Amino acid sequence: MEIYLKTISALHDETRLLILRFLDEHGALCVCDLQNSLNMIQSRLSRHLKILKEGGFVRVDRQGTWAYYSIRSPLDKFRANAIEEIRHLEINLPPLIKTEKEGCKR
Amino acid sequence: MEIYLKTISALHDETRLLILRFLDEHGALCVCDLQNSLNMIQSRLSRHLKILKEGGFVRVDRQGTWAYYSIRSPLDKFRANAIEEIRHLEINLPPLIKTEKEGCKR
DNA sequence: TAAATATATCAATATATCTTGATATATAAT
DNA sequence: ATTATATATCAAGATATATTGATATATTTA
Repeated sequence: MEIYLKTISALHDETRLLILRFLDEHGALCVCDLQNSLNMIQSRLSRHLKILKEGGFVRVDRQGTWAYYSIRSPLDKFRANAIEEIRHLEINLPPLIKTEKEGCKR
Repeated sequence: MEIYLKTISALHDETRLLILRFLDEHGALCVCDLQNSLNMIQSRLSRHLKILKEGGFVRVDRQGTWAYYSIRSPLDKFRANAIEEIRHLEINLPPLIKTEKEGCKR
């Protein structure tokens, strides 16, 4: 039950739906790329990414200083179905701003 | 998007999960049966049933004074999947107390 | 029409969640 | 070691949602 509610909670916020769709569209991205692309302050992103992770939707790969977030794969039926559903929503995806590393400068 | 969030909101509350499972188990029930079985005051039930209805999970059939709520059928893939998921949760279902009509007395 | 019962909504309070700015931790480069 | 950058967490205020008791509306029966 607790896991279920965490999964649902993760889907219960427009900010997180945007992040999910963005990762769904662009694959693995580090927090600073999400920051620049989605125009969110870092603490806000970090919080939502944690909730998405605990909800079982995303994974993190640390590479040195950077944390690369991406949608987990394979996903169970319920979560995969949720991602599929989100794809059909009208979510305005801003362009990806991918900073060259070694100078991400937040 | 708005409909999607309403759907998710509906699933984001333990009281509503209990109501959904109970209807899933017993079929159509009037509010007063739910009241007696689930031991909830009427205004609380009414509120949650409205949210479940707006979330696309249940339908109402009015028969005179009584409003019979049941799970909608057919459900789309996403909602059907959600119901299926809820079935696997550990939810303690109290026994059904079905009052004889013509004397429901609340 | 009046009385009784079923259901819906409102207002107040309590609880949870989101956002932001500040601070903490970790890694890399000099 | 020191400095700079990336990410995580904390605390405070703002916003949303849940619960309850009171009230409103609707239907049935006498």
